[in-house]
Amino acid sequence: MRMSRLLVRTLREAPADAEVASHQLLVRAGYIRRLASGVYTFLPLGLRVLHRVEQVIREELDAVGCQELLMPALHPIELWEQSGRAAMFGSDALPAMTVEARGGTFVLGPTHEEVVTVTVSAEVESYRQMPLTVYQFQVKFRDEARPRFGLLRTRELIMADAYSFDVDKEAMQSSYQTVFDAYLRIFERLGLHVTPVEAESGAIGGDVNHEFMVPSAVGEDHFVSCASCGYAANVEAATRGVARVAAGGGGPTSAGPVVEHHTPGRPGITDVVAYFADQGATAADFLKSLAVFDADGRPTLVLVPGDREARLPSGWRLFEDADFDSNPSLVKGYIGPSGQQEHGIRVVADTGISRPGPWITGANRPDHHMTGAVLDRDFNVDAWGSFAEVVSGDACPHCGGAVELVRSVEAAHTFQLGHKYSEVMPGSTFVAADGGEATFSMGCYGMGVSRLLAVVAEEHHDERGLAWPPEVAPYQVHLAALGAGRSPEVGAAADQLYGQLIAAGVEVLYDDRDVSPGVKFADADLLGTPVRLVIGAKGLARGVVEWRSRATGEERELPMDGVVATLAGG
RNA sequence: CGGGACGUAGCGCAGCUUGGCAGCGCGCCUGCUUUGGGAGCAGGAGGUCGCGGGUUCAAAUCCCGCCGUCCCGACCA
Repeated sequence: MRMSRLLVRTLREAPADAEVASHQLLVRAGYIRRLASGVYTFLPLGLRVLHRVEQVIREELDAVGCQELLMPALHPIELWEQSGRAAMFGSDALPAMTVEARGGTFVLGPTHEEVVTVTVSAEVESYRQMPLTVYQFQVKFRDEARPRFGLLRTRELIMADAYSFDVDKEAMQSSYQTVFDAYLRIFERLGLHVTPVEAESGAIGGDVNHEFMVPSAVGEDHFVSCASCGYAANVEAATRGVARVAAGGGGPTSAGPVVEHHTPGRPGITDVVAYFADQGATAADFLKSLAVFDADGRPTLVLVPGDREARLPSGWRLFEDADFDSNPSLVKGYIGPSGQQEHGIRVVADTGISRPGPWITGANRPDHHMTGAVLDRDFNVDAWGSFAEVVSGDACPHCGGAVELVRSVEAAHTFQLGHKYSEVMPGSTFVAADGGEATFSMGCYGMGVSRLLAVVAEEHHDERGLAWPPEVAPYQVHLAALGAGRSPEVGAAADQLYGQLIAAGVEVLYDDRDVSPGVKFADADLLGTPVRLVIGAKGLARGVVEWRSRATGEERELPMDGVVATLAGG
């Protein structure tokens, strides 16, 4: 491609709305342009990178027997009503957009489990046709509450999504592992350091699932990582290695009686800690009590150590003001666990509070707290679990080593769905080996392709611009002719070399513009093509071309007649 | 959806406090000179000052409403 003809405009300054490096550089280098908040056009250079990323994914999925197809972006809303997920629209769990059209109401597809389930079940009738894994590259729509960071969080995104269909759970797990391994190879080829972590399944559902995390300073997620045993989990799903103290064991036996204290106007933990500070109390001596509804909608009290943030399981939600009115035993701001079971409130607790105490906690009376509360004497716990947020330095739940918190971007998410969709979508059955009817065991696998552009750019750039790994670069070679306007020899040599490289199958971007050398160098650095070739009058007189690596800065001179062989071979 | 900031030429910004010719840098066009790390000189084009209303002789500037954009939070591939 001749740069004089390429639809690209480089910017010396980034737009004010670009915050992170990948966003600034992709815009400055002319790869993308914003159309609306969270909605971007891919200009020719950006589209080439997108296609390169897709090709890597395509090759690795095809290599393990997956088949590409393309499903509609527009879904009849009836499909979503059948799966029950239409009820999640408008909620935070599954922000979706709908379109009223002549044919009825359609959903701008946020994900494709419903469509793929009815599509495949219409074609597959026998266990003999499985295992089967299909995938597509398709635009997904999310009614994103807050688009940000350029391509990292958008309202319209390009995703590679795969779906496996198997005869039973064991076969599904095998298919899952196959795609999982292919994903690892994809990230390897993209030059990304990825860590698969245990995760929450969210709106997609299912049992086992993993997120593929790329550590990054601009990440919006954190995962917990144990260096000694390899345990890795999203903080949303991570647990702490805190053993429950056996009943009656450890702790003070000299605990005194429970004493109530008048603590007006101190509903928050920090306020109360300050009140009791003169008695030597710290936040760790408090029970933090949260009134919630569990996933089944039962009123529940969650207890965590006062120095910890609570982390609720998915599907649980905090009380709102009206909920306190209907549960008078829980006094907002002064909640305590004592006697709650008598009022039909279930009490669950983080293992971090399993020592007897004494504890300081709310007295279930307005403006009152109590000291000296002892576990199993003054309050009871119905179930133990991990309800506190994990922080760096906590014990690993598997080996007890210290875990570390890593900031990261979620690049992909894989799920073992089992029967979640096949048992609710009509007709999703096949004839099993025994002649009976059976339900598909499914898996689904999503990778944000447009997001990956940003992730790769985040990991591969410097202060001068982008530096693409060869696997995803829009062009392999950036050929710059210096001073061709005043030296016909340079122009002719560059034209000839350009033609030879194309003939040899090398993807080359040829800067044939009549601009100063400084501009050409600066643009070459900004665009980030892996190899830069420079032809100038000085080198040409000696029969050499300058070769330079964008990533390493390494430079050498190549004899003019050996350039094509060197680049085509490498 | 809560909190904050911003909106003036393609991009970056000044002007607003104290109402009075719409500006600067980069980019773009023409010509000449220049040419190894974002050249120089000369000339030129380009604006619904986000939108609507109000105050005023007069509004980019003051007031009200709306829209948009970004940041923090909540939520998510």
